[in-house]
Amino acid sequence: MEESGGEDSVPPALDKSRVLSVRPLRCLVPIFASTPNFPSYFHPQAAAPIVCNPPTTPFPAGFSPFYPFCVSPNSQNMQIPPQPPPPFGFGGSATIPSPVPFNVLRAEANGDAGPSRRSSRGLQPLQSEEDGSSDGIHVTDAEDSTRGATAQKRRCGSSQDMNVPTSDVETDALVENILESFNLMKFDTFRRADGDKESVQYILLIYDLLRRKISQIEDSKESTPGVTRRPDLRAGTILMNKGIRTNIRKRIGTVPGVEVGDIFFFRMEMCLIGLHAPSMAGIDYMGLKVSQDEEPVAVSIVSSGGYEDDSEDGNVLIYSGQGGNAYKRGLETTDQKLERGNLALEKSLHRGNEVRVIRGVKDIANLTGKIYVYDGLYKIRESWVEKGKSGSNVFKYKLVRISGQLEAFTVWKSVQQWKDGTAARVGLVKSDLSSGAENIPVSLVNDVDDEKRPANFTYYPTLKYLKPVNLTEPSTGCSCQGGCLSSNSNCPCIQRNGGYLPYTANGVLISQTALIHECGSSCKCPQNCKNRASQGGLKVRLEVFKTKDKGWGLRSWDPIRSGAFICEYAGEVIDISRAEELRVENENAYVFYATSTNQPGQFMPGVSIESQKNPFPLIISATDSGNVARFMNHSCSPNVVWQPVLRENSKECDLHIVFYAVRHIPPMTELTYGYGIVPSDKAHQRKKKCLCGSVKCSGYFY
DNA sequence: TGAGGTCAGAAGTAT
DNA sequence: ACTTCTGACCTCAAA
Repeated sequence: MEESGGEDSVPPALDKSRVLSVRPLRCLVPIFASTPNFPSYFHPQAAAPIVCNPPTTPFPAGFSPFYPFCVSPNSQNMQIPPQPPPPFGFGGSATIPSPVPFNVLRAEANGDAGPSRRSSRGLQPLQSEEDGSSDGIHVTDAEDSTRGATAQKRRCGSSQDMNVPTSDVETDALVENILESFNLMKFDTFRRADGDKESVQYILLIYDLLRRKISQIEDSKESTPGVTRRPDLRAGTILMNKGIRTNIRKRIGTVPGVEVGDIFFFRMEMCLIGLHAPSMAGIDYMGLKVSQDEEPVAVSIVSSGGYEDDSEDGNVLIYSGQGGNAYKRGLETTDQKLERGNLALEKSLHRGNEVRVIRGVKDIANLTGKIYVYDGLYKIRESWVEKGKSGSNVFKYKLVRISGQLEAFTVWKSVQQWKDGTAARVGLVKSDLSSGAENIPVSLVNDVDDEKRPANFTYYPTLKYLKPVNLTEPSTGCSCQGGCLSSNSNCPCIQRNGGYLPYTANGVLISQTALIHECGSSCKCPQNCKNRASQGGLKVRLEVFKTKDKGWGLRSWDPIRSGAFICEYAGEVIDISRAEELRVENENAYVFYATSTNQPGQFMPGVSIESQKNPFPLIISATDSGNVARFMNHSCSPNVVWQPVLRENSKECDLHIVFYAVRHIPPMTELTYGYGIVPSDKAHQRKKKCLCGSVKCSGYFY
């Protein structure tokens, strides 16, 4: 096309551009009312008492456990406690405040704002962003968000209009719990608009938790035909309204706390952490001041397959402009106009500014789902107009990735090639370490040195009880023919989990608890029952690999979403004396102590960081036989946690130690968990230097 | 089983 | 008020 933008000529297309209204695209400055103290959350020593949740709590046991404890919600002007509680915890029954219906908040938000309402919105732009202090989450008062108020009003109103049951008491209590836990941490100072890794992870954590919980509640209700449930949007809106977000100020280039390669499962996640602000649109842009004028420049784009985008190789992207009904199949298309995002991209081409690129990939694990991969910074090299398939004009932009960044999307491409056999995995020692014991092969890879394999052991995919373990109480399974459903309150398995299914519809753990009750051999439900998420073997393609300095480690070829099942800890169940023997024989014996749930640095809400007696303590030796789990290294900032899971079995104890992801884990990222404290007098002698490299590293582990 | 259609909906921009 | 396109759900044909 003649219109192609050359490097030294302004393309004629630009002439079409209208005079821009030059106003800052973002002039609203949020008020920083309060702020959570998340760092405490990550400190293993930030101990908080833990209480199991008896059935008499004000909340159903399935979702009360999110809330800290010990501090009355009324003690707003509390002082910083010596050891501040983590934002979430396995709720203490006696200390959980009564839930305040969310409606109350809505009423407040409708205008009768209390003294905390700020009228200075829009004033002092940028100032508070720069002179704030350290961390980066915004917590604005609900009253501050007038837009939020209208959104809530609208939601409230519309649900009444549509005659959808408004008894959202559960959801309200849920939100209230989270809110309260934020209020509890109002003792921190102001923040600026820039996030950091912790705040980003923290927000994503809360988002996913809230989303899963809303999903859990929705699942437990009778489904209303025709009503599309969007827990992703619900959770997103709530956090937006509460100001639980970061990196609000738009920026060109890197976003603090977000790394190249990070993955997301919902567009809302990227909104909340400031990676890509529009909840749906593919092009994010901002006004940039140039001398007197201001012009729009693109800051980030999402390439998700809605348009006829094309990727020549992993480092080049041909991106289509927006508009023109190109994405609405069946609808009449029109020529795209050089306005909004398209204009911003055009300007960015000429300014030469960096544009963040987020690539949407199909999620193989969740048929309908999509995964968004942050692929780092690109520059726009050229643009042109071409006729789309429908015959209308479409803008095209060629983006080239800036070199020197961490690999991201290309990793996905490589994995795909290893899988379909078009490329060989470099350093492959053995194609299936499990020799067929797992339903998915487990690769053994060493591209670091010439060590051929780990010390000898027998691959065994599950737990071996050398002697039978008695059940404390006899139990009976369910008889849910088509699989257990949250809406079936008669199902004994659901009841044992506090009235809710512990997993979402796509098999994601909702939150940690002292014990998950899965269906088992004494249940009549089928193998694909939702309450058997940890059964049926591996779901992701794992690889045991030689690390640079920590011996062998474990990672996954596939992306793993937060809460997803990874594997169980296999081996022989032994007693403490045998464990001691083993460790005397070999300091590096593979012994797993599932005796307390102390997992330093773990931060999946629902369980206290405090050491807690496991209701069914187990010690497992994977020295002679075990599975992939034995290769998982320790980290003080782990991406995996373990969780006891009891499968219904009327004859014998069928307890398993199961690993779940605590956050979204991109492909080829090492999987780690917190090893915890070993119950032994000699433990301190066996302290090992920790090499996890985390900022939160305590320096050693056992 | 999977591809394609349907549609209410959110944040941000523009008017 | 408009723009943008998501993500859950629904439908129907193909395997």
